[in-house]
Amino acid sequence: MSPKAVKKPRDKHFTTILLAAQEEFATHGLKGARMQAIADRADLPKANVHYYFKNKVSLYLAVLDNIIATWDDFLNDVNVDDDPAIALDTFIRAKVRLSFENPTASRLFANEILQGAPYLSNYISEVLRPRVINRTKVIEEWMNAGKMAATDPVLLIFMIWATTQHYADFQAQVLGIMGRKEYDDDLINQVSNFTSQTILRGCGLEPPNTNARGNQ
Amino acid sequence: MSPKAVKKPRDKHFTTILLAAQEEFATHGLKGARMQAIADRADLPKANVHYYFKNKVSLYLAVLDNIIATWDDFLNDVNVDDDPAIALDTFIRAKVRLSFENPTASRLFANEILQGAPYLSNYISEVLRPRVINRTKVIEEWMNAGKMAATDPVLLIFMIWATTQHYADFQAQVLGIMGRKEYDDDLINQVSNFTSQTILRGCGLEPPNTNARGNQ
DNA sequence: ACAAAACCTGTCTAAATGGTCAAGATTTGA
DNA sequence: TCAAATCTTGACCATTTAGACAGGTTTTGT
Repeated sequence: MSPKAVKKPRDKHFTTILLAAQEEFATHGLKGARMQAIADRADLPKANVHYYFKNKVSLYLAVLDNIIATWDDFLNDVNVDDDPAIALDTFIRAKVRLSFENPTASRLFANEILQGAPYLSNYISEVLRPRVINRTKVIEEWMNAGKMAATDPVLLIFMIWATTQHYADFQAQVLGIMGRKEYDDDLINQVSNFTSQTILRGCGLEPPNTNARGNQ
Repeated sequence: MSPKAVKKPRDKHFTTILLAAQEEFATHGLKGARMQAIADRADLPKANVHYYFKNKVSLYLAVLDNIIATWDDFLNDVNVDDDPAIALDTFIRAKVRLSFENPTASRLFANEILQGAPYLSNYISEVLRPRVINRTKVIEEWMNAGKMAATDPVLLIFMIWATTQHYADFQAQVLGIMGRKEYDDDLINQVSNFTSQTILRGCGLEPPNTNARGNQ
């Protein structure tokens, strides 16, 4: 994967195109995306895009690769000895921040899943599934140790994903309903606090820092 | 809106096309959808699709109209005298059921919002926003009456939307991670129970029926 | 029964779109 | 310095795609 990236790091255009493609694919999906539109976003002639990427699908795959490589799951280095309230709170806040600050990646991913994950079904079952199962065990150990109420750990993870990514994927709706023009830091904190508090309480946990401002 | 639907209710093809278009638009978005693919799904010649709908955009709008007309918001006829736990529980269960049983509509909507809601921005600000504000007031009255803990009602509604629609929009991911082939009734109940319980507890409410099987 | 209206569809067209190519510009290494 | 390698791009092509249309069939009202 990542066709030419290996060869020469000197080509800045490679990254530019990848970024432009990410935006175009995020808003229009694979079929809806136009190579010309990607070229326009990158401010390059279309033929130049084709010099770096053989065709639309390979560019799409390169973008997916690039996004996935960026995602190390924040919940990953958590173990039984950690405090579940702090671990989940940290995870939720990181996810909310990501949604607000880098919504395109989330949207592209959403678009791909929406279409039935034709190019990610393997990644989901081979990478994501084992990882979730793994995290599930930690949560179960927390529950067995009486550190939190008994619930379904998988559905809990889905809930965290759903609520946090919602602010990236449905930004247009959130802004429209709130009567706002754009996101700001206040909203990040408000959403972080609400989401963390509600979900933690929902699991019988006491939220760590109830007050405002949650960096990290 | 709904170009020819007014004239004659006799044309069953109209509905067939609408349904076929809904599926195609739900998976590929407006730009990604192909008129030929819609015709194929409807098992009709493409020219026949064009007989009923002037062009792609008008068909897309008709589909959106059709979906929106179907959605009466379940939380709509709820007032201060109702028990918030029962009202929210009922709402959540209805939403989960809708996600499992009619995912296409949810996906089409998601696709439109993902693209920045170009054809729904007006609906969001003129219809959805007032409705949310209206429901917000009821929730606030519940909080003032000490019937539930104080939280942000708008974010609460977002959370319910996000968690329930997740099972429609991200079906491919949910199935992949759970290692399943398809949804079944057990999962509907499991998700309904988990979602209702977690969110209600998150708002300081006691979930009404904790045990399994929650129809309606 | 029959004309008008509504409906159906094979065929066609103009535009959009993904992708190629060859010729030129620039960079690189020796 | 200069040739090979890499990069850039305008022009071009083949295919796909949205949509038009004319001539046919069926339905409808009287």
